[in-house]
Amino acid sequence: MSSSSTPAASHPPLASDVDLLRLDHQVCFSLHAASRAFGGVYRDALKDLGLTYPQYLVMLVLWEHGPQPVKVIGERLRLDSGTLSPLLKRLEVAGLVARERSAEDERSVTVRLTEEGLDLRERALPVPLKILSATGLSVEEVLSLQRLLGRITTSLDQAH
Amino acid sequence: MSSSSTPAASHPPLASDVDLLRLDHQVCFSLHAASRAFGGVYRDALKDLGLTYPQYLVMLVLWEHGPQPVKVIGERLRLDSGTLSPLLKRLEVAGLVARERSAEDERSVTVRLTEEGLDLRERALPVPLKILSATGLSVEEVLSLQRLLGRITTSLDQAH
DNA sequence: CACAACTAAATTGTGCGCAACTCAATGATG
DNA sequence: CATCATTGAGTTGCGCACAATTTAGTTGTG
Repeated sequence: MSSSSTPAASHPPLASDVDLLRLDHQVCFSLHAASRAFGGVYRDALKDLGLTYPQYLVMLVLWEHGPQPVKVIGERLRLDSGTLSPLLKRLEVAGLVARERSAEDERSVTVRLTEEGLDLRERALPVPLKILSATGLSVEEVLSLQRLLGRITTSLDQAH
Repeated sequence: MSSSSTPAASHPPLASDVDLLRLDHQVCFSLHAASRAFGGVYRDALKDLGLTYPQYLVMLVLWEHGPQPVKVIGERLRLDSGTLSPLLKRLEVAGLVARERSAEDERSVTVRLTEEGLDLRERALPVPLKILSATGLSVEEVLSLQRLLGRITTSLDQAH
């Protein structure tokens, strides 16, 4: 928010606005593109399991932390009920999870894995290595990428 | 499986399957989360312009390269007609672009900016700096992130 | 010339992401 | 105790991503 008291503020270009537009284009595009490229590889790797990429994320959370309310899943994945409700319904229809109202708090719905959902974990074990090798990165590079992305996400979330 | 490793531990621990599942979770999640966090900040920055994030990408391409066929836009952004056709229709309704069939090749549709679309560039100039500062990164870090993401995307696209 | 193969857009259908809203249960306040 | 604000899920609506299909125009081959 710059104070522009003058109507036709002549603003001397810094690194040239055009360059910044280009840089911006490339930053947002490269992240966008990488995210979608991951999506494509996950789609292949998860086809056998009958899972989409976000559904796989939910399953990972359930495999790792066990039964938990929708709210907690949403916090872990930063997804709201508008996304999770229909997604969980699909997982339920697929027979992988069960949902039941909590006894203490009738507003809360606890999501738990079914036998089938638990069993799916075995078949999901080869997935991470497939993805890792598809990236062409070393484990160290992946970890540093993670850290960088984490920093960015934190900053962006604060700005938002 | 590999959980019977000896605690001799003169070497760095190799990732167990469980660790790989966790790592995978974190990698895909952090990229997914970062992409969505960017989306949120762009949403704010572009609200005044009446553009969504992908629409902004299309406008950037048009601002930079001028009139071009849908196919070329798709190649630059790695988007297919299933995404671009309705998106371009919305930009057309908004009065920012015009579409016309090419004379030489009747299959091709050339997209060009309207006066209004060209003028919008001025108002878009502040956006990149807003985004850059929201990331909390230096220009150098952004550039190296871009290179890394580019490498990943290339690898992933080849695997796909 | 006729016909098959190919190409560019558009369309259809499914799922995700998110804002805005509804609804029921809970908690807080007077 | 009655009322109001808050909370957790769910629903609706819009836009994007992508696979699969359709349509129309182009190119290649006999």
